[in-house]
Amino acid sequence: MLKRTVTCGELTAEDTGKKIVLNGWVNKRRDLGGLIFFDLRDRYGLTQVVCDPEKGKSLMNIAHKLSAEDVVAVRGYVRLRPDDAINNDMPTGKIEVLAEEIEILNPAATLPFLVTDRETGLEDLRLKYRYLELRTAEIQKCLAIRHHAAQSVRSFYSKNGFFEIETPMLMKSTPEGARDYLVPSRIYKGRFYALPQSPQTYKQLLMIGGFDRYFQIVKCFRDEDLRADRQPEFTQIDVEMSFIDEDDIMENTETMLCRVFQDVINVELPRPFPRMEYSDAMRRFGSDKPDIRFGVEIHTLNTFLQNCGFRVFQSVIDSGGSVAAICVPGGAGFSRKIIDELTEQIKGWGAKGLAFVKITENGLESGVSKFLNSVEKEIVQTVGGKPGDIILFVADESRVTYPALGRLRLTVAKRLDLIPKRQFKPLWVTRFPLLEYDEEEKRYVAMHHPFTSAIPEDRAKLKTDPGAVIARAYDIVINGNEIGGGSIRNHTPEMQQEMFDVLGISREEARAKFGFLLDALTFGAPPHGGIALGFDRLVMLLAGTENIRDVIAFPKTTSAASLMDGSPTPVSGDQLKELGIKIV
RNA sequence: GGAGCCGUAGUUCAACUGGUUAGAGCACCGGCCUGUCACGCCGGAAGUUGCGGGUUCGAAUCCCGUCGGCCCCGCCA
Repeated sequence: MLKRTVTCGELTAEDTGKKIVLNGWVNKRRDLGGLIFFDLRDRYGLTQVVCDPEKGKSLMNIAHKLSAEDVVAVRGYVRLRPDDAINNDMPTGKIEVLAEEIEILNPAATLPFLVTDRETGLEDLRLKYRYLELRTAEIQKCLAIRHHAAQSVRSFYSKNGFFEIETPMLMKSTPEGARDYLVPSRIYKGRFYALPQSPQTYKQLLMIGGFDRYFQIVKCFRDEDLRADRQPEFTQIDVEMSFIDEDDIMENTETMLCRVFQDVINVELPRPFPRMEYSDAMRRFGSDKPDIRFGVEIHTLNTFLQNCGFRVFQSVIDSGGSVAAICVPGGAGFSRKIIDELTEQIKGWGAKGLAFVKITENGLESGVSKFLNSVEKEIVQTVGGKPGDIILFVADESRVTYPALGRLRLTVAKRLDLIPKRQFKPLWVTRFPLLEYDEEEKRYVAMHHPFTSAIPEDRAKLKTDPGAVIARAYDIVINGNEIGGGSIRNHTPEMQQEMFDVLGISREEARAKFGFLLDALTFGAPPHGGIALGFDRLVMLLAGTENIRDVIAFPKTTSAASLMDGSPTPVSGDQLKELGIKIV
């Protein structure tokens, strides 16, 4: 074959006259009867090739046959385009290659969708022919960003003394947390490995093993239901350090993220990242991952509405709940229909209803405004309202009111386009509760994971008031996306045992499931902690996409299937027999 | 586990209230065209209306079931 001497993205006017060979895919052919133009594409760009009848009949016969996505080699020379044919939309638009020989390396069948226009195929079709979608400019860009991000992360940690150490993919299944993907053992019939939900225990063991700065870009697996930003297998930037505290991890992670944003998209993140305690995040934003690119904060109004005479508010306050509100700039224009839609949505989030008042030049306006007469000024002032705004109230138990308003805040902000684009606002959320009560299981479960330590002053409360214990945990949030989270771990067997106790894990079970870790903690485990960042989500932010499948070369559907190869598939009876497995 | 939206030519969509031979753009095939770059013009081929059942004189359309995709809730330490 004719092997390329240059790529399709690099020729410029300075190369005029050079004899070259290009390899690539036919992006688009334009047959003018005499002259035939086509654009040749590879990962590096697009170059126009022109075929002139003066170069011979056989050349024109081949050029005539070309169609989209044929793989070809073109030998020819570079020449300037005529002035009136320069294409300023193309980086190579000043030149073209006059073909002298075209070799069709492999013709393409009729395509299920156009590689030049991703929208010509619905997503299931694009996933079936993923290798074609990989040729699209969008996916090429996303995977380039992913590559650069990975390299930036690696070089940052490596330069800072971190070792990249691989941990097993076949590990022990553990209780707590997500459902495991299981792998049957042939040698030990009836026993199973699990694929890691994260390398959590291994990285702690690496600390105990003396590798005091570790990182890894690593696949993790969780068998849970999926979302637009969740895949069954995903990638984490996993980090652990010894002899450190929260500030060290946060400082180090900030530096890393700044480096990556700088390297990959040339964006400077504002340092230091602001920090917010979990309780404030919930009260002000109704979320543990607030999007702080815009305001519309939640305001608690109990004190003003205690005696307002509106029964709905009154009874909620009397029973210990919260009445809170957001003030939506420009929301006074909301029609009855929009407000009804918002009400429906908020009911779906567990709230009983939505009250509203519009702020006009003449005061408050709506069905409930008459109850607010005496406190009108205070309320408007508290929520920061001005004429043209709408105040949306939710009254319910606090655990309903704030999250509902938090979601409402995001919904109306999207609707009114209040969220600044191409802006990055990182935020640390700190002082999470260590535990939350699981109503179904009737026990406390770890909010982060069972290896997270309590702040020292709360340690005694583990036995008396577990729900009030604050964890040494922190999440990094960017633009309302949880990008990562971590904690300072329990590094003594006593601390870890206390945690297992409060989780209701018996001594026997703790020994059976985590005996190796408890043992390891007895042999001089250093104080340690770390963080894990969702690499796919980070790349989504860098690439500006809402869909995790855009940043993964071979993603699965929201039902965890691969449409390209059809996995998961049944396996043969022989395979099952060898594993000692029977399908029920 | 639950809710919503979607499934018609290779593909993206259309087809009124259930009614003639299921249409159009792009792609594909053929013809014409020497400066195109969304090339243009003329012509052609292309359909198990996801699948199964039901209602009806008649179903892409209505009903039931099922499969698949997307999105959301639960879930995801």
